[in-house]
Order: sequence, then C-alpha cells, then structure tokens
Amino acid sequence: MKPRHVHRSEDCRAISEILQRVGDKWTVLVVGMLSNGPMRFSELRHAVGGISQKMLTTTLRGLERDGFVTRTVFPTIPPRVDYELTELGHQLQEPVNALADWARQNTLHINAARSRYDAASKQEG
Amino acid sequence: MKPRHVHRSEDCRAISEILQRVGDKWTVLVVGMLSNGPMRFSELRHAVGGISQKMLTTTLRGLERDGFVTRTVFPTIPPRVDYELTELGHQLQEPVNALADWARQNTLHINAARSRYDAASKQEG
DNA sequence: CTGAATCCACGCAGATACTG
DNA sequence: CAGTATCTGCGTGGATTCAG
Repeated sequence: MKPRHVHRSEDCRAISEILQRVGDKWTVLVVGMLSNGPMRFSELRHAVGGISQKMLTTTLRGLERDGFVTRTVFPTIPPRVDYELTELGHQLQEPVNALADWARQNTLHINAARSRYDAASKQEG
Repeated sequence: MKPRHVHRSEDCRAISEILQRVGDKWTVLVVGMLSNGPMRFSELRHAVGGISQKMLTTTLRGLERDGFVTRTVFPTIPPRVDYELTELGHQLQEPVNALADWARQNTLHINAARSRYDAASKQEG
C-alpha cells in the first residue's frame, strides 16, 4: 500500500482549521438548506429543525463574517431578513458533499467497527 | 445560478455527524501524520507538536474505535505501541484532502471577508 | 418577525501527578 | 515508554426573557 499523499505540518493545520470551522453543530445544516436558494430567518429555523434561535443567529453571523452568506434586511413591519449563499458558499458545498458521500458510503463500516470495539472493551473492562 | 445539488434533511445530518467527528482539534492532524506509515506513540506526539499526551491518547482511542487506525502493542520493556491507518482510515483522507485543497485556495478570500465584516462592525459600534 | 442579553449545564481540552 | 487519574478552566450550545 503506497501513500496517497504527502503531508506537511502547515497544510494539516489549515485542514484542521477549516474542518473545525464547518464542523460545529449547525453550520453544514444551515448551508445545506440555503443551497436551494435564499430563505428568511423563520423559514430557515423551521427547515433545519431543532435549532434554537440563538444558535441560528450565531451560525448565520459566522457564515456572514466569512463571506459564505449574505444578509438582506427588508425594513418592513414586521421585519423580514433573507439569507442567501454567496458564490463562495456554494463552492464550499462541493468538497463538503464529497465528504458527505464518503460518510454515507461508510456509515455501516464505522458503526460496525464501533460495535466491535465496544464489545471488546466491555469484555476486558 | 442553478443549484448544484439537492439536499435532504437526513443527508445533511449525516454530513454534520462526520464533520463533527473529524472536526475536533487533533484528529486530522494525527491522521495526516499516520498517512505516511505506522508510527509509535511518542513519535506521533513529537510529530504533531503541541498535543498533550492525554489528548493524543483520547484521539487515538476514538480513531481506533471507529476503525480508522489499528493499535499494536509490543510487550517489551520499555513498552512500544504502534499506530497505523487502516484502509478505511486511508480512504477517509481522500475527501478530507479535497476539503483541504479548497481551504488552501480560499483562505485569502475568507480572511478578506472577515476583515471587511469586522471593519464594518466596528464602524457601526 | 428577528433578533439581543442573560443565565446555566455540559463536554472538550490542558496541566499535573502517578503507574506498569 | 505509554499510558491512567484527577482537577480545573473555558467554549459551545440550550432555555428563557426582553426589545425594536
């Protein structure tokens, strides 16, 4: 088995950084929802499901700060705010989807490995 | 701009799960180091750099549990333990590297967006 | 409707000391 | 050398309340 890649320390740090960025609890879910087009706050909240208003706000602010989404305020009463993926946000989805495909294909393997490990641990423990 | 993908809720949950799995502080760094071949504990600790012995142990246990690495104990004195990526562990690197490439190519964009956002925020107060 | 502000529980992660 | 055990600080995320 030959190595697929050469890895340098700095590169791995960069990987770790971006993975931690998108690896929080809600980011990819929100981005996934927005990938089909702009949505307003409450609509997004309902679509994601299970997310608190605070975390949705926090997540959206972070995405906006990094240039992944745009925030558009309509000064009506009641107020309305639309969120939309930027081009950068859309591009992010490509590698994320690759990881998603891999995850789907290997969920069974991983779960099996976990069961084996846990069973072995219990036996020893 | 047409949608690149169709996203369903269940899929996004799976993505979120795997991203959180590899999105912790040390996992990708350890996996990156191991991608060039098996390494022993202390060697790995030094190669990663900055990781505590506790976190390295924890990270390796998690990777072993999920079937990404194997742990081999040599009952010598002093003891020696080798860690090696499994085939599953190697396969994981492919989509992770895709994300890494994307990260490298877009770090400047992201940092620029952040600077803009922070400057605008400060201005508003 | 879309937030901001506050309080709080929990788990991650580091530091330190000890063991086989 | 390769861990385990314990204590502790801190960030994340949830619930609740208040505001424009």
